[in-house]
Amino acid sequence: MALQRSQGDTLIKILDVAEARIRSNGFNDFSFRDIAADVGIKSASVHYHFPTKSDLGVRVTRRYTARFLHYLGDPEDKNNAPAELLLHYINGYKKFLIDDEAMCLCGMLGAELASLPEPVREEVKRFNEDNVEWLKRVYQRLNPKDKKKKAKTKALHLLASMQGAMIVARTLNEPKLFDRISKEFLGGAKNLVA
Amino acid sequence: MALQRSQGDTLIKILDVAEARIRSNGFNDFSFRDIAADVGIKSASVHYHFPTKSDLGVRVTRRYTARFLHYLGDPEDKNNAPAELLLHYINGYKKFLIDDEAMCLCGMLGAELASLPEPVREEVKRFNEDNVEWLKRVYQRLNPKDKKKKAKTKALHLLASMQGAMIVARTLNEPKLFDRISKEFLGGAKNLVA
DNA sequence: GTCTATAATTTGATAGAC
DNA sequence: GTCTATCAAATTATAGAC
Repeated sequence: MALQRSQGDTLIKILDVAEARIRSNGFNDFSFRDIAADVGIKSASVHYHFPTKSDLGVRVTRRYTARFLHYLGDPEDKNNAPAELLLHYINGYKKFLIDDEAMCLCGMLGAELASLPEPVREEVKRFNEDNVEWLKRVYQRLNPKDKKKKAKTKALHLLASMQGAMIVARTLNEPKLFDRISKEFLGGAKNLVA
Repeated sequence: MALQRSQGDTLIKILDVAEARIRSNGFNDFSFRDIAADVGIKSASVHYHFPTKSDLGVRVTRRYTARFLHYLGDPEDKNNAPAELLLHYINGYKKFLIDDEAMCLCGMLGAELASLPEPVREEVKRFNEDNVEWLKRVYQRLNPKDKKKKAKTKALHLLASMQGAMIVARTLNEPKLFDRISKEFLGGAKNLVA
């Protein structure tokens, strides 16, 4: 009763390999034939599941955002101190880079933004907005005296530092630099103190 | 004596439009025909000046790096306080984003790194190394008591913050966020104090 | 759902005339 | 140096058989 592939299996495999390809080489460097070869089917079958490349990009990005938000959890969870949640956030990116040996999908797509289909652009923007909102809430718990704008500014800075750190670490071919940069962020900034 | 085009003119125009296209849409989203159309020639003429796309990418990146290093100037110049030089550095990226309405060439190429021709990858790495070296010297002047590794870590963090801030600001479609993030970097970090 | 076959376009690159 | 002409390969996408 489980020796044959379940129905949604191919679709998920396509999402998996598309995500992997975008995260390593970007949106403009893979074709439906590449995806098909990775999955072990033909490109026409990929089009059956995702009519256009834009559709595929949208679905990959949505799934990625949902997964990351699920990983992050509730920013107001009383069982987790805000300082711990910031470490938790940074650790999410670290997992992206070290465990997956790939970039953050939405950092990659953010760089390519101008060349993306409009529907994909919207999803990338959404990821960033959701990240800023989550971090803003954590910073508001961490520094209740701060104004909302200050909390959002800190959120933007952390998000930017993560995206930039991944690019710089990979360009210099030293993944460990990501750790060094993120620790400098935590130590150098007054986030965890003031 | 100047009514007709000088000899190197076309080559420079090609570099200009290639740089603009890479900085807005990346390396994998333009063709030699695009470049030719921008300059007002045919694609075969572009190949005369740059045999391959890799050659063009290398030359664009080298010119960009040289220009940025020239803009930065001497990190040990006694006429400029180190704190001023950090502002000068940040202002360079601000010019990229606001004046040119484009990304940093090497931030863009850094994201695309895995899909680039190897010779272009090397030039992008070089840009990052040169930036880190320049910033490291400035930080050593700013905090002479710091160890070299600490100065390099701060350099990496500033470089990463700039690259990330450009991506985030553009993705959220608010160029002014770049300013907000860079000011948070300066204020939040103890760079200019300790 | 997956396949073969193919259309229509674009790509990086070259040969050779002017 | 720039052009026309062209190539071989790759691209997104569709039609229709199984």
